[in-house]
Amino acid sequence: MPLSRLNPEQLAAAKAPFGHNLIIASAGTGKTSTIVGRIGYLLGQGIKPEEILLLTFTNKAAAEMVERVAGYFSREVAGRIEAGTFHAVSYRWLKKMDRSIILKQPSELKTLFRSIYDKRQFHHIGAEAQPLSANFLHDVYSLWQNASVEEFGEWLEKRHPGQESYAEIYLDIVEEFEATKKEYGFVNFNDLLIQMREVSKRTKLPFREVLVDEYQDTNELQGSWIDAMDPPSLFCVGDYDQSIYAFNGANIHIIGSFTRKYPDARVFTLSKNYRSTAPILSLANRVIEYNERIYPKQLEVVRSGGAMQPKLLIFDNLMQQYEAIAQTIRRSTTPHPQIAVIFRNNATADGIEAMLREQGIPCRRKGGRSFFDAKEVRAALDLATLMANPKDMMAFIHIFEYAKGIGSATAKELFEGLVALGHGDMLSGILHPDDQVNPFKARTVNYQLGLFDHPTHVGSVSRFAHLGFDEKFMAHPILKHPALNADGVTFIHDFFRLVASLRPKKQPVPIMREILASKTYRFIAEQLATKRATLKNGEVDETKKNEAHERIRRKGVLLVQLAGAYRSLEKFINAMVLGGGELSEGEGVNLLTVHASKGLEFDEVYVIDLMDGRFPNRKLASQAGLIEEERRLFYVAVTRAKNLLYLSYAKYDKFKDTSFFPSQFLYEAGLLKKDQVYEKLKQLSEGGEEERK
DNA sequence: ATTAATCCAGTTTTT
DNA sequence: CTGGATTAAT
Repeated sequence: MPLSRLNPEQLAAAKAPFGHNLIIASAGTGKTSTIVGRIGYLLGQGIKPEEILLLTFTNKAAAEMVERVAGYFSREVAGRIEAGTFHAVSYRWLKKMDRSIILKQPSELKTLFRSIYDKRQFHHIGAEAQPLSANFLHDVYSLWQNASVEEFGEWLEKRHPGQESYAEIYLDIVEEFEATKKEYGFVNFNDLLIQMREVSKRTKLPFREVLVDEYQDTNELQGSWIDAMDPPSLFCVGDYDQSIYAFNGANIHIIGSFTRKYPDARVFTLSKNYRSTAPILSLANRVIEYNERIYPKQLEVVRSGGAMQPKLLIFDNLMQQYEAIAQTIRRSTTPHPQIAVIFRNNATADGIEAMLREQGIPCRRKGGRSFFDAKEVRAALDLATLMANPKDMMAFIHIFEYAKGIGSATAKELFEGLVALGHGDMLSGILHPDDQVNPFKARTVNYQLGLFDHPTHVGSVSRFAHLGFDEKFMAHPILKHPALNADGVTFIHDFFRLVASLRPKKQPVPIMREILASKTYRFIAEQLATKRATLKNGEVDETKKNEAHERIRRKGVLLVQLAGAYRSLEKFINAMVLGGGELSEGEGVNLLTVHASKGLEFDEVYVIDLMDGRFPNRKLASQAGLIEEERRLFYVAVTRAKNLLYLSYAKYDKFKDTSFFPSQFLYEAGLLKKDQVYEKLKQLSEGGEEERK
C-alpha cells in the first residue's frame, strides 16, 4: 500500500479527514509520495477514482502520479482518476459537454489582437502618457484575466495609472477581440479556464475531493475556478518558497490566506528532506532566509554521509564558462539523464547547448517550442486546422501567404469569398460553390473604373487557360478575383485538390500523411528550404538545401508519429497546443529554465550564469519588489540537486562587450564574501522595495 | 493599395 | 535568427 511507505508527518497528511487541508511541503519532502498516498487512502475509503480530481502544474507530473497509483492499484483504476493541469482538465470537460474547441497558439491570438488594435486611432496630446502598445496591452489584458476578478477598467487604472484617457478604447479593443475569437472559433488558454469556471457554476461536478499540487502557483483565475467547483474536500499541497509564477498572476496570498479563507482548515507540514545532502540544503536555506517568512521553515536533513560542498565556479568570460561546464560534464560519472543545467532565461541556453553538442555530449532541452514554431510544422498544422475548423481565417491566410502574388489582403478576400460561396462554410465554398453568389464585395477602387468591371473578370479567368486545369476548376467563381496571377491560380488549384482529398478523411494520421505528400505542402517546403539555403550573395547552396529538406522531412515524420496517439483531428491539433510545450527532444543532459525544472530532481545540477542582471534579472528585480521572487527562483534551482551542486558565473561577455557583477545570491549563500559590490547590489534590490510603497 | 524586399531591434519565466 | 516595422516597387 502507498501509505506504508510514508513517514508519520506524511501519513498524517495523507489520512487527513475530509475538508480543507493544506500541506506545506518544502522542496524534497516527499510531496509526490504524500499525494499518491492520499489518493491511495481515498480509494481505500471507497471513493471511486473518477470522484478524485488531481490538478498538477504539468501534464507530465500528473501522468507520473497516476503511474505511481497504478503501481499500487491497477492501471484501469488509476486511469479513471481525473488528472492533469487546470487547462487540460478544463479542456476534457468542455469536450465532454460537446463544445467545439480550437485552441490557438498564444502568438497567433496576439497577432489577431494586434490587428484589432491597429484599427484604432489614439489621439494623444503632448503631456499625456503614451498609449500602451498592442503587444503590451494584450499581455496586460491576459494578466488581468489570470490575476483578478475585478473589472478590467478598474484593475487597469490601479495598475497603470495615467492611462485613464485611453480606457474606453482599450475596452473597445478587448471587446472586439473577444467577439472575433468567437467568430473564428478560437479559444486560448485563459478561455479554457474561464469557460470551465462558468460550467462549474451551473453544473455540480462529481468530485468528492480535489487535490491541488504546486498550490503556491495558483492564480486568481485558477483559485476562482476551484471556488466555482466548490468541492466537498480540498487537499492543497504547496510551498510558499517555491512560488515563481507571479508573472502569470500567481498570488502567494492564496496559499498564505488559506486558513483565513477556510476557518476549519487543517495545516500539515512536511519537514523531512529526503532529496538533498546537508550542504546543499543549508545553502538553499541560507539564501531563502533573506525572504520574509510566512511559515517558519525547519527543514530536517535525512540524508547523511560524506557530502561534497556546493562548488562555485568563476570564469573570466561567458564562453569559457560554457566550455568548462561542458568539460566537467564530460568527465562526470553521473549518467547524463541525471544531470541538469539550469538557467534563468532560455536565451542563455543556446551557448551551453552548442558547447555540449560540440563536445559530443547528448542533451535534451525542454520545450518543443522550437519544433512547433518551425514554419513547416506551422504550415502542416494550419492545413490540418482548416479541415477541423474551416472558420479559421488566420490559418487560411498563413497558408496563402506562401502563394506568389497573394498577400494577407488578397488571402482575406479569397477566404471571405469562399465562405460566401459556401453559404458560410469555406470548405463547401471550395467543393460546391454556389455560382449565384457574388464572392466579392464591391470594391470602390475597381468600380471607379467602371468600364473595366465586367471584362476584367471574364478576361482574368481566360488568361489562365494555358495552365491546363480542368473545366470544373476553371469555372470556380473565386478565380475571378482580379489580383490573381498564374502562380496564385496554380496554388489555389493544388490547395483545392488537397481539400477535396482530405474532406472524407477523419483520422489524424492519414490526414497528416496526405498533407505532407500534397503539392501544396511540398511547394511550401521547397520555398522554406530554398530560403534557408540562400547565401548572402543570393546564391542557393544545393547541399544546404538538401539538408534543409531533410530536416523538414524529419519534422513531418515526427508529426505523423504524434498524430498516431489521437483518434480525432481536433483532439490532435489541440493536444499540440495544450501539451506541445511539454514535449522535449532528445536524450541526455537536461537543459532547463528554473521554471521548467520545478518538481524535478537530479543527482548533479549546474546553475549557470549567476550574474547580477541575469539572475536576478535586474530589470525585474529593481521594480515592484520582485527580488523576493528571484530569490525563490534561486531556491528552486538549487534544491533540484540531490548530490552535487555547481554554481557558476562569468565576469565578462566578449560577444556583447559587457561586464558583470556576481549575483547577490552568491553572497547570500556565503560563497562570496560580502563586500562593497554586495552592498551596492543590495541597495539596487531594496530600491525596488521602496518603489512599491 | 498591396506585395515584396530590406532593415532593425531585441530576448523572462508557462499552460 | 526571427519577427516586426519601414520602405520600395508593382
